[in-house]
Amino acid sequence: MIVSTKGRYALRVMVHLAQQGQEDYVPLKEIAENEHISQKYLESIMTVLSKAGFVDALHGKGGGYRLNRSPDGYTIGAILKLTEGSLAAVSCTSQGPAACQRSQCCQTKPMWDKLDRMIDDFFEGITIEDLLKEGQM
Amino acid sequence: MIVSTKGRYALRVMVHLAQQGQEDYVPLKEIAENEHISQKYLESIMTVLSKAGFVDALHGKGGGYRLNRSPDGYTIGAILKLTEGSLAAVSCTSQGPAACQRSQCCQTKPMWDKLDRMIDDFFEGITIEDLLKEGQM
DNA sequence: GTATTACCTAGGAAAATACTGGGTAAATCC
DNA sequence: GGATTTACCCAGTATTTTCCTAGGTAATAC
Repeated sequence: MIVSTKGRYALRVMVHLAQQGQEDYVPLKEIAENEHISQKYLESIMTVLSKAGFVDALHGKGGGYRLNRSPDGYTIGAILKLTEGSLAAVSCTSQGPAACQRSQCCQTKPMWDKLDRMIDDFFEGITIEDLLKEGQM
Repeated sequence: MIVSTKGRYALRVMVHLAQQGQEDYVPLKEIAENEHISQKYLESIMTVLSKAGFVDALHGKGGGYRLNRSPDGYTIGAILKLTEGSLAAVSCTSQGPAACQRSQCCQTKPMWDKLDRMIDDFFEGITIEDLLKEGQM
């Protein structure tokens, strides 16, 4: 499994916000209910998105979250890297150096590196906008 | 993480066996030592490979494991699917039906499906033989 | 100042992963 | 045929990751 619920929830939230337009703030409670995501769990995800400047947040009544760019300004890769930490398919490649110093492992390593590049290209080539257009993939 | 140690160990073992030639049996103990893999853990992996007919196994002195096809007869995909169970990047797509019935999830689902196909094509397009040729990827 | 929202810290349950222990069965060697 | 060497089997456990919860504080609107 390369993408956990955390990253998938984040994507669904971003799609949800995109559908609500860029004007109004949507409270977390509403997102959680519509998307059937645990409210408390979603809190931690939204805070990350907010701190990273992916969404605007506003306290108090009438507050909530909203996108601060147009949907094509968000790549799936950026959102997943933020929420998942890394998209590495394998621990060999995720930590840069440390992970693998065995020569034998290095016989498979070029493959993992290539896979990582492929996955990265894939996610960087898709935006939230693309997900809005149904049946487009 | 899409591939756990189990799958990676399996690949390294297959590469190792490929390098030893197709004649002699290599005892598990030797593989484990050379690859720095826990002997006991490797046992469970080898049993799976053996039961699936990927390797020949022979008991007793002079026994061990060996490949029963030439290295280009094994795709990475086949080995990983066997040992990992599935290569699905996301739980939405791993179980066929059950996993996702929400309509919102389906806005992202085409992307996951496409990713799965891409990853499958990637691994099915590489064989153990390819890994033997250094710096080939 | 009260209601409504986001934000913060800490922890905990459940599942998956990685590994261990202690045997039994088959093959070989003497 | 007994000792040795190997694969095979079953069960359990430690570790890590994932997913979620509890209980608060801070900001904004009315």
